[in-house]
Amino acid sequence: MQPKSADKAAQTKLSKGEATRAGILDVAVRMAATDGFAALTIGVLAERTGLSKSGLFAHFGSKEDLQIATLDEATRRYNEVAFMPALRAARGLKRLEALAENWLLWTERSELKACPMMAALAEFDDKPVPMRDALAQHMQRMNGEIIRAVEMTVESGEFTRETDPAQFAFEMFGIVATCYRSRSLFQDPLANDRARVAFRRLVNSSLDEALAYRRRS
Amino acid sequence: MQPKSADKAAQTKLSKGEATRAGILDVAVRMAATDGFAALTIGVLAERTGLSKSGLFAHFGSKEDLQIATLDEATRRYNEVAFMPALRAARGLKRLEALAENWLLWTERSELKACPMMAALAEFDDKPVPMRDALAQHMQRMNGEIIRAVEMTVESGEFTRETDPAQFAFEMFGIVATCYRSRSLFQDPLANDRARVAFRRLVNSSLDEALAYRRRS
DNA sequence: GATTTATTAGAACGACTGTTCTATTATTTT
DNA sequence: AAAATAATAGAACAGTCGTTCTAATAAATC
Repeated sequence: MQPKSADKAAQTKLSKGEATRAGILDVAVRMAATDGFAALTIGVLAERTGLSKSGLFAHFGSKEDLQIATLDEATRRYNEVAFMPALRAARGLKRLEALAENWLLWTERSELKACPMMAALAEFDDKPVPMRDALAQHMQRMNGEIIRAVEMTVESGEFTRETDPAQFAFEMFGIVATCYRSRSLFQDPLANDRARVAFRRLVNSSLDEALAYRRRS
Repeated sequence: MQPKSADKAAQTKLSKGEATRAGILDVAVRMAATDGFAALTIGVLAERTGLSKSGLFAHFGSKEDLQIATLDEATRRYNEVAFMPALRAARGLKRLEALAENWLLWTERSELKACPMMAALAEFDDKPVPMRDALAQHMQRMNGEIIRAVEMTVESGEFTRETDPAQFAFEMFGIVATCYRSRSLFQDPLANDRARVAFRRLVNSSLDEALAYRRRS
């Protein structure tokens, strides 16, 4: 049937199994954000959802599938509350700025204490196999979307032709990631502003000079 | 009979206990870099060092002390092969550039597969208590050192007075961290170069204009 | 309303976790 | 050399991990 979304997706009646699965993933995403994917253990998760271990386990073939499903759900939410809304901004710099801002703020908009994807990045950087590939794939896709947004900003004439989109994406990712780390590790209330300053510097260095002149005034 | 490559600590004869402890920490640092601090389990560590679990355990009061000792050892090595050598460069921009470059390269110079501090950052961002504080302290110190290096670069006249050292450190950290992540997750061979480009952009935006003009030519 | 199917609970498993004992070796000090 | 101390091994502990069974219950289908 329609594999519809968990939250508001009461649009289609979801069977009991799908409903509890969605409930589990909701708890799992929150836990992954707060305590990391390593803390995503079957026992604790069963306890917090009020299910038995085996009852919960039956919804996922293995713990790894559970982790991957949690990561998928997290990226689904990111797309829903951050990426897709940014597409409503006009192509070019506006959209790029919207992508950055939404990226910075999507966790609080989703009522998450931290970013589960950043947590996943931290934990599966190096690790062995299956989850890491899923993660790398998600990240490649996100990176590709940023690159395309930068390319559009070049095509619109706002960025110079010398702009290197992949380099831009690299730096943009670094800014956002550092912001999240700084928030969680140091509880730095300035982190968001620092990230915005950094992003503006990054943008300015790619700006077409005529446009930059106009901005300066 | 000296415990061979327990680093430089062969200066003073170290007792048998100290020697094996150093050997354990050597394995532990390597493991933390490769597999993360979560993989730093007593059983596995005992196996890889050829000790019994209890024999190894006796060297540290608890697993947490072991983890903290491993983190301390990692930062000690960082200081030894990255930070202190950079201090030989002249104060100002030269030193700042040396700090960045050494930071990027210190793991391969230490024959580590990845950066244990970055791994720690990833895993203990949010986590509960004692290890996280030790980590935050180390990071605050490193950050402070970078800030001072930036301040010196302002005082030397190479950076403008408008330069915000804390902001600079924030961005510099982001660049290095992203480089390490990009290396381990994507095995991106361009990561180092991307980091250098980003760092140069960061430097350029703080450069005194007269100096920047001279550089451009 | 009866039957098939999907969903959950409960108990048990082997493996591993960190930790605490006691006992036995090495090493250092006298 | 003997005596005192430090370093290690071995066994056992309670706990948790992921996973696999077998049953019982709920829901969906006929």
